[in-house]
Order: sequence, then structure tokens, then C-alpha cells
Amino acid sequence: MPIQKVTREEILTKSLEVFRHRGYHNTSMNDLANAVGLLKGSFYHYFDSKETLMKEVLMSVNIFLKQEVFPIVHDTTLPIEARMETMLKRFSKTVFSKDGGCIVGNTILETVNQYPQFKEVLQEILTGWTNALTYLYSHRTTPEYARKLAEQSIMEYEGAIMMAKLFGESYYYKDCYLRAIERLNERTQ
Amino acid sequence: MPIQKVTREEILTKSLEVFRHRGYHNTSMNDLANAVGLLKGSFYHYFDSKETLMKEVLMSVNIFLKQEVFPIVHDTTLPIEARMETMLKRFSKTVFSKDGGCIVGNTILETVNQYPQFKEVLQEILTGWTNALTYLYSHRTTPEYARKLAEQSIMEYEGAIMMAKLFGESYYYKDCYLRAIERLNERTQ
Amino acid sequence: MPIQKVTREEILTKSLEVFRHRGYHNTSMNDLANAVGLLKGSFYHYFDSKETLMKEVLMSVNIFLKQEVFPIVHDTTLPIEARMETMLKRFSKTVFSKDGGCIVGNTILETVNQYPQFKEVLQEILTGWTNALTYLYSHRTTPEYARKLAEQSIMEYEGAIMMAKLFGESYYYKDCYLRAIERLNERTQ
Amino acid sequence: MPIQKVTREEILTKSLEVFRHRGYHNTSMNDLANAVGLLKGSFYHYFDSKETLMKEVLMSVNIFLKQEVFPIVHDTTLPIEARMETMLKRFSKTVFSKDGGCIVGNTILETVNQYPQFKEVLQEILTGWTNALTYLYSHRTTPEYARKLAEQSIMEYEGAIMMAKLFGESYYYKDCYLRAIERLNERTQ
DNA sequence: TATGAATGAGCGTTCATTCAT
DNA sequence: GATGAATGAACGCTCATTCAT
Repeated sequence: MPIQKVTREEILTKSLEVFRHRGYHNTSMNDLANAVGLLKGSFYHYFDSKETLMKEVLMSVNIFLKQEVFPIVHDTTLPIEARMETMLKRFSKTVFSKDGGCIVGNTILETVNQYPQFKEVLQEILTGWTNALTYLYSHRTTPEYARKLAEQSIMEYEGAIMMAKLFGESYYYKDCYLRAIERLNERTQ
Repeated sequence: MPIQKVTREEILTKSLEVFRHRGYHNTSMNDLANAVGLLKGSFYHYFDSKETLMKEVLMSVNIFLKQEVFPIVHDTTLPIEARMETMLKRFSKTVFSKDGGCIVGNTILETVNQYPQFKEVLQEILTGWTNALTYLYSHRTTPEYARKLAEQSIMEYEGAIMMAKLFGESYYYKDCYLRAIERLNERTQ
Repeated sequence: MPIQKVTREEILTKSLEVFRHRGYHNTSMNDLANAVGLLKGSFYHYFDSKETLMKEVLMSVNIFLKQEVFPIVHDTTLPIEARMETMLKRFSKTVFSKDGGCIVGNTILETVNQYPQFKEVLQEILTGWTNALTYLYSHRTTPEYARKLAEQSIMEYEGAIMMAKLFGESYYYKDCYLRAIERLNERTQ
Repeated sequence: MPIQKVTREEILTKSLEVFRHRGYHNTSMNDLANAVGLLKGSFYHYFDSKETLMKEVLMSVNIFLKQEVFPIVHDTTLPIEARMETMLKRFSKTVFSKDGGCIVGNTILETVNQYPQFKEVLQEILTGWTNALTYLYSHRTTPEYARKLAEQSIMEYEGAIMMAKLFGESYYYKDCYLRAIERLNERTQ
């Protein structure tokens, strides 16, 4: 009976970290294989190509967010602010890494122009995030304005990651986080 | 004098476009050379290495911004709003491309962790931008709050580029642009 | 287990020949790969770099000499002259090639100034050779004079290789060989 | 009127030094051009190729030796020993460099197998040297034995250069030098 | 399933050489 | 004669991928 050293899940989790840290093009299959303790060749028993792997990494992120993160906004046992806080924290844990990388943002910038096959998942992730935030902001304003606020929060977050990475400071996130919560009180102008 | 097919300036300009479109790692010296009509070997008469080239591309962006874009904020013949508008437009023209790429943002995400030699220029660019915006926002609020507004505008912009790239829509920018101008009227809370 | 076209040993042996014939700088990885029936890319499964390969080639020569050649001088079942003869013959077989090349001499002249990483092995080889000869010469003279005789024999040999290569004649070696043996009878002056 | 920055002689002299230090294959046309203060392209006004240049370097060495060094052996105003001393010193100055390189020895080992066009000059040089030494040694022994002594002295010298280079010691030369002189007193055995 | 040898295309870079000016 | 831009082949090396075992 063949030994199985790792599971697909483990590979996806480890690969997510490596891609987040090094980016798509600057990560080699060797880097990924080493990270999970396999040899390059063995990797191809789990995924047929680097592209497929990246796609599945993104898909697993999407599934996780859809199952464990975005539904929080509908948890009526919590006040709106608490739902926002919990969701943002879990989201960050999933897609951001300590060194300032965001798997979603990195991959968009690096690949969307030339690798259309990632675009769909990335769009789904950002749409899911936008919808979740829009739902929360809708409690005190119109759906249209709530959507603008959601987009604004997301864009700020992605920009904050960049600044954090460049200057090695984490206060950019914190400001975003606070503003995202404050915006719950905004109304249409 | 020998026949000269291109100038250093042209190479820098074309390379900026290619890097912006394809990213740093996914751009080969061949891509760059073809873009200017040279063979890749000939490229090395102008630049020692891909790294050097990228660094010079970023430096030329920085110089251009410092000379032609950021000084607008001190142009007292224009009202504050007009200065903001002009500056943002020129800035966009320099660092953004139609397909949604921002040479600064892309390069930060792709390289800052592993290529420290680009970090300094990138920091200078973002610091220059932050200072320019802070100066404008300071007219109607405290310097500290003005700085926060500046950072917020920048972060939103970078996030907007990402969204624009992903969804192929340009309204994200426009929203940012309008909010950046509106913020001129904000006061400390 | 995967198909294996060659072993590390075979690569080392073939590479020794190619380096000896063509020299270090004038041998390309392609030359080496072809010599063992691989593509140059495949070579890198066995050796990290051309430098590493050359170093290992030299190290394997050193090991072979230490294990199979130099110990002959202590073989008390043979008379001194016979030990000298056997050692010189085996030594020649290892480091010289028919076309007049000596891997040790070639590599010293070509690389010692600019590639210090080969120096140590090369020094070890020549020190080993000097010590072996010194031991034999010591039987009938003082250690100091024996050392001089050893150095003289070695220097002549290296010069003989050069002459042999240049004039396509092998009698230069033979003279050296005979003189090296005659010197066993020399005494301090 | 065109300016001439250097003469052919100067190029030959400087190139000799560079080739001696770096070897043939490891010296680029750029290295040579820099050494004489020209740009690569300008070099080709003096020599059509690297090969031609090397050949001319070797030829100029040969001419110099034939005109200024080897004739010393026939200078009857000096005792034999003095002729030997003077000749060896001038010879060393011409073909050896401080860092242990010998243009003749290096070039033989590096090129004779694959660049037959250098072989002839190199053979001429070594034949000239052999003849000069043979002439001196003939004074007290037979021509045949004198020739052997000459060859022995030359081979030792070339080996000494190698040892000197490898161990960074100059006493190897000195020993050779002394033995070459002592041999003037040797007789047929 | 895991291995690791092998592939072949491509990378960034160097180089000897050419030639219009 | 000198320049330096341009060439094109080759270099050492990396990579995603394949596949016999």
C-alpha cells in the first residue's frame, strides 16, 4: 500500500502561505514542494500544474470565506458592530500574512492581465466580501450607498496592505479597521 | 557616431509600460528588448541588469513626480481644489496604465519582500505623494488629521486600481478621485 | 525507481577527461553534458554548478591518490625503486591524459588566481605527492634534501607535460621518470 | 586628422600582461581594451580578432627573445656562468609575471589542443630557449647531454612557476635558477 | 503514492565581432 | 582612428513538467 505523506488540504494550506509570501511567478514548484516536504515530482500526483494549484488555492480560500467568514454578517445574535469586527478579523487571518501579503491582492496584480483562469475566483472572492460588507452597512443607509461604503472599505484595506508592506508598519490596517467600523454609522449625504 | 535605434529615455519609457503590464518577474529581458526593437543582448549597452533597469525606471518615475507633479500643490495661482485635480490627473497618467496597472503598487507587492533595492525608491515615491496630499489637506484641518486623510486617499487609490483591474471597470478610480477632493472640506472630528 | 542514464561517478570520470582536454574555461556545461549523454539541464541534478563539479572532480582525484597511489610508498614488500615505479605509473594514469593534459597543472594555471575555491584541493594533491616522493627519497639522504629532490621531480614532471603537449612527443615524460628513479641514489652534497 | 591614442606596441605589451594574468579564455576583448584605454570596438582597428592578437603577442615575445635574450649566450665578453645568469633573468622578465604566470606555459596548456595556430610560435619560443641553453651547457659536455640538461632546466622552470603560483612562494624559482647554473658543471655520466 | 532522473524551453547575461558615423 | 550601438550565438543556470520505477 502506498504511503501518503500529505493531504491535498495540507498542500493547499502550505502553498497558500508560500504564494502569499513570494508571489505567483517568483514561486517555483520546488519552493512549494519543499514547503510541504515532498519532492517536485510527487507534487504532480496532487495537482497537474502550477496554474491548477493556484486556482485551487484560490478556490479553497473562496470556499472558506463563504462558509466560515461571510455568513457572520447574518448572525443575529450579535450586534452589527460585533459582526463587522469578527468578520474583518477572520478575513484578515485567512487572506493576509504577517509580512504584509494578501493572496488576493497579490494575485490580482500579478496575474489578472495574463491568466484569465484566476479571474473568476478572484472576482467571486471580492464580490462575496463586497456583499457581506454591503449587507452590514445597509442597516443604517440605502443599499446603493452601503455598496459604496463597502467598496471603499475594501479598497482602503488593499491599499493598507501595500503601505504596511512597504513601510513595515501595521497601523495602516488598524486605521482601516476602525474606519470600516465607524462607517456603520454613516448615512447618505 | 554609430546608428542609435533607441535612447535611454525611450527604453525607460517603454520598459515602464511593459513592467506595468506584465509585472517584474513575468517580464523577460526579451520582452523588454522587443518592446524597444532591440535584441536582448543589445539591451545591456544601456543597463547592466534587469534589476538596475527596474531601479532606474522607478527612479525616473520618482524624479518626474518630484519635478512635474508634486510641486503643483504649491501653485498659489490655483485654488486648492484645482491643484488637487491637476495633481491627481498627472499622477495617474504617470503611474497608472489603461489596463489597470500601477507600477508602484505592482512592484511593491511583487518585490519588496525579496528585493530590498527597490524599497527605497518606492518609499520615496509614496512619501512624496503622501506629503503632497497632506499639504493640500492641511489647509482646512490639522497637520495630523491631514496626514491621515492623505494616507486614506492613497490607500483607496491603490485598492481602486486592483478593483479596476479585476472587474475591468473604471468607476472605482472616479469614486476615489471624487472622495479625495471632497476630503478637502473635512475637519478634525 | 526512475531510469538513470548515468551515475555521479561516471559524470566525474567523464568530466575529468573533458576538463583535462579542454581546460576549465573552455569547457561548457553543454560539452560536459554531451560527454555523458545528458542535456545540460539534466546535469544540474547531479551538481549545483560548474564550479562545484570541478571542485568535486579535483576532490575525487585527491581521494583516489590518497587511497590508491600514495600509500604505495609504504609497501614494505617492495624495494624502494619498485615503489617509485608503481607510484609514478599509477599517478600518471590518474592525472595525465594521452593528449598531454594534466588536470592538476592545467587547473592551477587557469584558475588559481581567480578561483580560490580550487586552490585548497590542488594544494592538498601536490602536498600529498610531495610527501610521498619525499618519503621515498629520504631512504638514502636527509629529509631536507629529500624534499628538494621531491619538488624537483614534480616540477620536472609538470614541465614535461607541457613539452609533451607542445611537441607531441612522449620522451619528455620518460626522461623525467628515469631521473626520478635515479635520484633515489642521490645524497646530500 | 585622426588621433591615435595608442600604438600597436603598447597594445601588445598591455595585452601580454592581461593574458598572462587571466589566461586566454578568461580574458575578454573588453578586459584587453580597458587595459589599454580603448573601447572594445576600437581594438579591431589594430587586430582583427582575439586569436590574431594572441598570436601577435606571442610573436612579439618570440622576436624579443630572439633579438635581446637568446643572443646573450654568444657574448664572449662574459664567462659562461654570467651569460646563463643574464639570460635567465631577462627571460623571466619577459615571460613571467609576479603573480606566477608564464605566458608561454599558460598558453600551451590552455590552447595547444584546440588552437593549432598558436602552436608554431610557441614551439619556436621553446626551441629557441632550448637551443640557447644547449649552447651554454655544451661547453663542458656533449651536445646530446647538453640538450637533455637544457630540457631539464626548462621543464623545471615551468613546473616551478606552477608551484610558485599554487603556494605563493618564490623559492621554487630560485632553486631552479641555481640548479640551472650548477648544471653548467655537469658532465656525461 | 513517491521518487528523482530526464527533458526542453527559457532565463539573465556575456562575448567576439561588425559597422555607420 | 575612434566610437559605441547593435548583433547573434553561446554561456551557466532554472523551471514546469513527464514518467519509469
